[in-house]
Amino acid sequence: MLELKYVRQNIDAVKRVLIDRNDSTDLDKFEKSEAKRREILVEIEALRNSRNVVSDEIAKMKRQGENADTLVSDMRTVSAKIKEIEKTLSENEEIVKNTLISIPNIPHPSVPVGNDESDNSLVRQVGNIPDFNFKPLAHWTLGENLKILDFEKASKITGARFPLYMGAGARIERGLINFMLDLHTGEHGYTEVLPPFIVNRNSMTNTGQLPKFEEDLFKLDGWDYYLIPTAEVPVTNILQKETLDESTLPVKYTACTPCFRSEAGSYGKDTRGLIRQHQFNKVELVKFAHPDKSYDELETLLNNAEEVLKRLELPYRVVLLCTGDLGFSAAKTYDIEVWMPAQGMYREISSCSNFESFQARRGNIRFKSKGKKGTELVHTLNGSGLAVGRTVAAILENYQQEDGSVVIPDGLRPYMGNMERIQL
RNA sequence: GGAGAGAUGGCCGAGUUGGCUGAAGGCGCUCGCCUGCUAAGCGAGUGUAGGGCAAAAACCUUACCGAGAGUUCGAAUCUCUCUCUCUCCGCCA
Repeated sequence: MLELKYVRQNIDAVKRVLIDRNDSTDLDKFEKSEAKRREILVEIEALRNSRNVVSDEIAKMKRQGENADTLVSDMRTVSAKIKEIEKTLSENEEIVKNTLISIPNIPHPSVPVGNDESDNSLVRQVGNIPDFNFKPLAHWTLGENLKILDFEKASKITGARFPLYMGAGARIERGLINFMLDLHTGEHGYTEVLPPFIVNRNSMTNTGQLPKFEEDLFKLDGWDYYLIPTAEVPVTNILQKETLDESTLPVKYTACTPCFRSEAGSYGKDTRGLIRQHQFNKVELVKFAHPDKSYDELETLLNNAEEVLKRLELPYRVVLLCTGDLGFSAAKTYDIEVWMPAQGMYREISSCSNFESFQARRGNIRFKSKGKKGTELVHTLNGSGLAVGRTVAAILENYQQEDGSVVIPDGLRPYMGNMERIQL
């Protein structure tokens, strides 16, 4: 959420942002209601003030045994008047609040203006695309042939878009999780956390999934609880309503959780394989940073995520998302895309964002500096480090051999009981 | 699921015959003084959000004692609803 005062004072800039982001939020109605709201506020505060002052007077008179009936009846009128105006006030407040919560974050100046992913800019390309002297198979074919992935059985258990890993498939998923968490905790300085996978409405609102993107979420029937679409939600909310000491910044958490997404509106997209599932595991990196340092922290967060791919020796590229492709809460986002040989294209495997104070304002996450009065909002950041299912898919496709077996990347072998190869 | 207790500032903790309590007292923190150093001591200050006000300071003002609604001239205090926490019993991985 942006600051109300900022939006009011920079209304044209905000309107431009909405255009850049293809967002149709109506700010004209907002402007009118905000003006009305302030007008009424002045009036109502004057009335409340006189009520407070006179009520004190009544108290004094009563204590001295004087008759205060006139004043009491005057105030009865004033209170009725207040109640009446309060209704108009809250109507306008409602409009202001609802609009404010629907306005996306302001993109950082370094973010290219653009319409969609074709306007994203390439930051770097790392690793060599493998050269196959045979036609590489899709990971779902490899996985089914090797009997380590079984989508048919998974659909019996639940339905479409759920994974079932068997044998070495389950093992590689688990090995990757441990590999990633060990890297981030042991070498990158993150603290491992294991949060709830179900969160309440407030937490979802703080990180920006609600109220606008309810249709992307799984909601528990009869509860105001949701399955998390990413660990970002519970982990960022660990510190909601807290005031940190500046010296503790940046706070760095990592967590592996399942992620649940309804994938509404993506019917027919990536129907096969591990790329787009209703449930998948993801190792997430979350930072709470000082505003002056948050863009440096974004770069190191990105590097921390890239390190996973480097150690697995998977080719990838980093792209900077343009305004039109940027997520609702983010001010700047890098996507890491891994090479998928069978599809002959790069696919997103991580998304690293700086949300600046957008989430912190909603969640009320602050810090206090020594010797400075008051508190400031922290900047929140997060990124995948990495999406585990997609990493499995990338390993299967990039490390496949002509005989249909898959070589385990060197860096992962210690986590696989030194297994060198998955074969029938 | 049954029975009970509770929720007050950064923290602890008073305040429930409604009014002078934005909130005693303590701790912590900040600044100053004092002291070879440390510890202690002394003095002052120390919530958040909004509006007046475009902006810095100052000033004025409103709201906030778990959330929401109500009673009242006036609510931390009374009434109702909800949420959460704790204790005991039952059930359970």
